[in-house]
Amino acid sequence: MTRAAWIEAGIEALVEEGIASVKIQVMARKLAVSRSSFYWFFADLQALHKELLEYWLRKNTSPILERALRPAPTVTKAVCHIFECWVDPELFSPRLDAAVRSWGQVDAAVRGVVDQADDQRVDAVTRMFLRYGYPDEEAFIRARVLYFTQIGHYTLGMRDDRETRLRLLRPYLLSFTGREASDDEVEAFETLMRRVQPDG
Amino acid sequence: MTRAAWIEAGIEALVEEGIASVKIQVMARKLAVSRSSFYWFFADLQALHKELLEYWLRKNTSPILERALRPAPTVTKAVCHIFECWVDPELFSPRLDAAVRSWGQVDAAVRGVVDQADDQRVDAVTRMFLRYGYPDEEAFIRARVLYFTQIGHYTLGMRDDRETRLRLLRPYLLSFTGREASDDEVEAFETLMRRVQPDG
DNA sequence: AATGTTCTGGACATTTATGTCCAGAGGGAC
DNA sequence: GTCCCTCTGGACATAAATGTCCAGAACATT
Repeated sequence: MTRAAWIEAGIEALVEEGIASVKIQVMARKLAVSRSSFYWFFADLQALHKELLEYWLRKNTSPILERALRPAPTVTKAVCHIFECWVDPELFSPRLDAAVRSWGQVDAAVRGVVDQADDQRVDAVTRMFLRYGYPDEEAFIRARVLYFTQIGHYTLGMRDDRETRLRLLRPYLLSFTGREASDDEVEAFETLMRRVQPDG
Repeated sequence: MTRAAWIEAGIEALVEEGIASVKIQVMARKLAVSRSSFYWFFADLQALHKELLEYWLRKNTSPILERALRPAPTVTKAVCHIFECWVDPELFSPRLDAAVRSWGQVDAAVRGVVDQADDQRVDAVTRMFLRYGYPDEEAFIRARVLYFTQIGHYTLGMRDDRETRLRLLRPYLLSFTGREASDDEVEAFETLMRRVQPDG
C-alpha cells in the first residue's frame, strides 16, 4: 500500500458516489487492507479530503487556462482550441469536475476553492474574446455563456456521441462567437476528435 | 407534527446540506420531536426521499414550460419571459434545483427523473426558438445554450446583484438570440425585476 | 364520562462509521 | 544475525444513525 493508492481510491469513490461515500472503511474493504494502513498515511479523513481537492485543482484547471491563451487566426478557431478540453479526457475529467462541484455545494471551504477556479477559467476565456475585438462586456458575457454551457453540459450529464457532437459543432461556434466557422476549422477539429476519441 | 412539516424539514436539509444530510435523527432534533413521529408518517427514509423528489418535480419544472409557451412579438421578448423564472424566486428555486441535481449524481433513480425534466425543459425552449424561424438545429443548440448557461449559473452559485444583472441583460439576449433587444423590452424587464426583487 | 383514534416518547437491537493503541511482521542496512 | 524502520492487523472505545416495539398521552366523538 502507498499513500498514492489511497488517494486514487478516494478519487474513485468521490467520482462514483460523491464525497459522502468517501469512507475509510469502505475503501479499505475494496483495497483488501485494514484501516490502520490509512491512518499510517493520513492523520484522518479530512487529510485525505484535502489531498483530493488539491489533486483536482492541479489536474483540471491548467489545461483550460493554457488553451485559452493559445494564439489562433480567428475567434472560431480559438474556441475550437478550448473545445479540445471538453473532448479529450486526458486534458479534463468532466466527472471529477462535477463531483467536486457537488462537494462544494455541501462544504463551504471547498466551495471557495471551486469558485476561485471558476473565476480563473472565465477570466482566461474573457481575455481570449477580447483579443478578437469584442467589447469588454460582450467578451465577458460570451466567456460566461461558453463556460457555463459547458459546465451545465456536464452537470446535466449529457452524453452525446461523437457524430452528434461533430454535427453540433458549427451551431455551437455560431452561438458562442456570433460568427460562422470556416470549413478548415471544422475539419481540423473533426480530425482531432477522431484521434482522441477513436471509439465515438 | 404533520407529514408536511417533515417534508419541509427534509427540503430544508436537502437544500442546505445535501441529500446525505437528510437524516431522521437530525431533523427530529431540529424539530424538537422524537424519531417515532417520523415513522408514524413514513415507512422509512426512502419514503421521504420519494416525497422530496416529487415536491421538486411539481414545483420547479412547470413554470419554465409555461413561460416558454407564452406568445411574444420578438424572440428577445420571448427569452425575457423565460428569464422571469430565473429572477423570481416564487417561480423557481435555484438552490433546490442545484441540490436535486447534486443528488442525481449519486442516485441513479433520481438521475433518471432529473434527466427527464431537463429534456422537457430544453424541448420547450427549442420550440420557442422554432416559432421565430430559427433552423431546426440552430434552435436546438440555442435552447441548450440558454438552458445550460442558466443551470451552469446556479451550479457555479453565481450571485450577481440586481444592477449587474440588469447591465448584463442586453449582452445575454444578444448571445442567446443573435439579435439586439429593443429598449422597450429591456425596460419592461427592468420594471419586472424591481418588482420581484425589491432589495437587489 | 367512556371509547377509540392518532400520534409521541423511550427503550432496545443493530449497523456502520471514526479514531486510538499496540504488538509484531517484513525487509534493508550494517 | 540483529537492529531499526516502515507498515499492517486486530482489539477497543465511541459515536451516530436506522428501524422496531409498545405503553400511554392527547384529543375528538358520541
